[in-house]
This record gives sequence, structure tokens and C-alpha cells, in this order.
Amino acid sequence: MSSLEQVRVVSRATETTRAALIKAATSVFAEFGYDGGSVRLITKRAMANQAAVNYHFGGKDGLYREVLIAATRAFEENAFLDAEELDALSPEDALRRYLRQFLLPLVKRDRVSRYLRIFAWESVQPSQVFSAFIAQSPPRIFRLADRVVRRFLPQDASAETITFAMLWLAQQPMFFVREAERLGQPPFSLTFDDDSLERLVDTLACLSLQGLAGV
Amino acid sequence: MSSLEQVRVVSRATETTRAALIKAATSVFAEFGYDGGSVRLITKRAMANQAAVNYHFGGKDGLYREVLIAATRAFEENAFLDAEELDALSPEDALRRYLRQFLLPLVKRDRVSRYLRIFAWESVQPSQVFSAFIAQSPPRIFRLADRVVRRFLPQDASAETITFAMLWLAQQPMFFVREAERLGQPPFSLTFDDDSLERLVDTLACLSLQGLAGV
DNA sequence: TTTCGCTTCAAACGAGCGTTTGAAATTCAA
DNA sequence: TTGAATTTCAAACGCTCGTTTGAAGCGAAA
Repeated sequence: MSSLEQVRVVSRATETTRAALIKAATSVFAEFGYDGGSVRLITKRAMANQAAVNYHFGGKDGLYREVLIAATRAFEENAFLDAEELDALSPEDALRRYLRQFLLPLVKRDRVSRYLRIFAWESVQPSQVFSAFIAQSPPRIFRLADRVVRRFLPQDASAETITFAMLWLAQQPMFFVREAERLGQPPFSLTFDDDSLERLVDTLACLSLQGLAGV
Repeated sequence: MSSLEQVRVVSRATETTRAALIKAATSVFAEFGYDGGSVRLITKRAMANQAAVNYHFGGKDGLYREVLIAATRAFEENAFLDAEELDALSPEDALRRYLRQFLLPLVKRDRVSRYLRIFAWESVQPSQVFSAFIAQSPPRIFRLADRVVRRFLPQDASAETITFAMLWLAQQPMFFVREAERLGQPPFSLTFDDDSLERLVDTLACLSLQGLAGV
């Protein structure tokens, strides 16, 4: 076998193509979701050949998995909300913090925002890749929502109630992230800047705060 | 022209096929959405020929439009919530009524439930057909949500706040309708019967009630 | 310079989709 | 019963999709 010598030699060109594909795939999947994002569009944006996806990642699945890995890593590496950080805040501040973080894609279009959009897509139509990917560990947004919700619910709350409340909270910001573009057009015509984002956080926090407090 | 004599003669066979197609399309679109529901599956369930869709409805678009028309009619014909009926109730009861109606698909699988599922799909990925269809009049779920929300908000609430709150309320039950099947599996394993539906209405109403009251 | 392994490329494959076609079957008025 | 209009049907068309293919290009070691 002598598999030890089988170390994969990776040239610079390879890394360039791989990175370009992952970057393009991230934006395409964020824009259209997994099903809606085509390999042809991804390779076009990455200025790579169609076959490159299969060569480097074994297929569309593999490329998407790579994007999900990058997204997970970005979230785990304190680039996003920290669970302990949430615990340190008051319940109300934790909720506001949670909402603001997840609503950021409305005004920013950076890397993390694209990851959030991908998760927003998955929260609607989970792909097989995503389901398999999170089978090992529940997605961070659910863990965080769970964390926040428990701060508000009594100790003796039933598991069902906790699940209801957790799902309910997790989807609060997702709706606006997912619908950002549609909300910008009539009959809503909502444009999001820093100020209106803050007002949305206020409104949502108020809605959710009062709601959670009342359960 | 003598167009008056041009009355379309419709045979019984035609009506049978048309009705079968519309019925099959309703269940297929409810199950998979507009994009996901294929003409082949619809015609298979209707035990009709593939070409029948184009012959009778001019295409997939036309068939879907027919389903939307039927759905709209069912909702308008007092088969569903009545706006005046909502006004007659107390704000709290109106909210509960609203939630219960929209959560019914979780336990029932009747005609109206299928229509609601279709709207749940459209609330996520609006098809061109749907967008064009509702361009004339806003969908009933938004009008109803608007009605309920205004009962809770102060007179001087800004249009933006009303829009936020309305969108927020409209999507509350949709999430559970859309995700019914996924919630039935681990790690959630929620099964919905009359009792758990009532508990979900309770929880959601409580969350939303307190939320709306606090804005 | 030659050779070998890795990477890129244009082209095509096969499957699924909505739709079209033209003939066969059916319906219904004359 | 006849004949024209309507409806059904199997087959195929044209398109997009993810994927495969096999040759061409490339860079580094021999």
C-alpha cells in the first residue's frame, strides 16, 4: 500500500481554482440556494471550466459541502456570536444581540452575510447535503436560539414548549434575510440602512421579548 | 365576427379531465411547490395524458393559475376567515382565530389545507404566476394579518412599523405549515394532533399576543 | 530535452423538464 | 349514420441540468 508517500501535491494553480470556485459558489448559493444555483453559473463566475467542479470536489455536492464547512468554521471561530458571550449578557441584551447578528445581511453583503443567506435558504428547503452535514451536530443558529430561549422560559417548561419557542425564535430574523429583495419592492418598498436595521431590531426584539417573557 | 355563436361547447369528458387535472395539480403543488411539481407527476395522478395540460390550460402556468383561482375563491367564499368576523372578535380572540385557521393544515389534509400549503410555498419562493396573480389584489393572508395587527398597534404607529408587524405576523404560522413534515422527524419528532395543535396555537398566540401588545 | 503526473478544456452524454406534433379516438350535431 | 369538431394519445422536440470523456496543456523532476 505504502500510502504514506501518497501525499497530495497541490500546486498554486490548483489552490487558485479551488478558492475561486468556493468563492463563486458561496455567492451563487447565497443568491439562489442549492437547487437554484447551477454549476454552469458558478464556473462562469469563477472563470473556470465546468469540469473543474467535478475534478476538484467530486461534484456539485462536494463543492457545496466545502462551502458549508467554510461557513461553519467562520461561525465557530468567534467571527460570529459566542454562546458564552450570550450567557454573559442579560436575557434582553442577548436577544437583541442575536437578532442584530442575524439581520446584518440586510445591510451588509460580506462573507458572513452570504453564509447567513445560505442558511436562510436551508431553513426553507434543506438540501440533502445540508441535512447530512448537520446530522452530526445541530446547526449553530438552532443552538444559539435554544440558548437564548431557555433564558426566558421557566425551568419546568416542557421539551415541547422549548422546541416550539426555539423554532419560533430561530425563524424570526430568517424571514427578513430571505425576503430582503422582495421587501425592497412594492407594495412594501422597504430599504434597509443602518437606521432602519436598528429600528427593525427594535421592533423584532420588542415583539420577541414580550412574547418570550409571556410564555 | 359573429362572436356570440362562438360559445365554447364543453363536453362531460372535458370537464372530467379538467377537474381531475386541477385536483391533482392542487395536491402536487401543495406537496412540492410550483417549481418542484412536475407536469408529468400531475398528469400521472390525474390519469391523463401529458399533453392534456397544454390542451386544456395552455401550459403549466395556466393550470397553476386555475388552482390559484380556485384557492382564492375558496377563501373569499366565507370558507375561511372573514374580515368582518375578525373585527367582531376581541383582538386576542381574533389573533387566536387567525393562528388556528392557518395552522389547521398541520392536522387536516383537506382542500383548504392544500391551498394554504401552496400559499406557504409561495411565501418562500413566489413564482412569476403567483406574483402576476396577486398583482391586482394583495393576498388575503396579508390583508387578514394587516387587519389583526392594526387592532393591536396604536393609531399613530408609523407605516413602517405596521408593515414590519404585519409581515411578522403573517409568517408566524407559515413556518410550521411549511415544515410540518420535517418537524415530525428527529431531532424534533413533533406529531400534531388536535391537542398539540391547540397547544401550538396557545404558545404562538401567547408569543404573538404579548409581542404585539408590547410594540 | 524528455517524461510523467497533475490540471484544464471543449465537447458530448444522459436524465428531467415543459411543450409540440400529428394522428387516432371520441363526441355530438346534422 | 355521417361528417366535422373536439379530445386523447404516444412520441418526440428543445432546453437546462449535473456529469463524463479523452485529448491538450502545463510544470517540475529525470
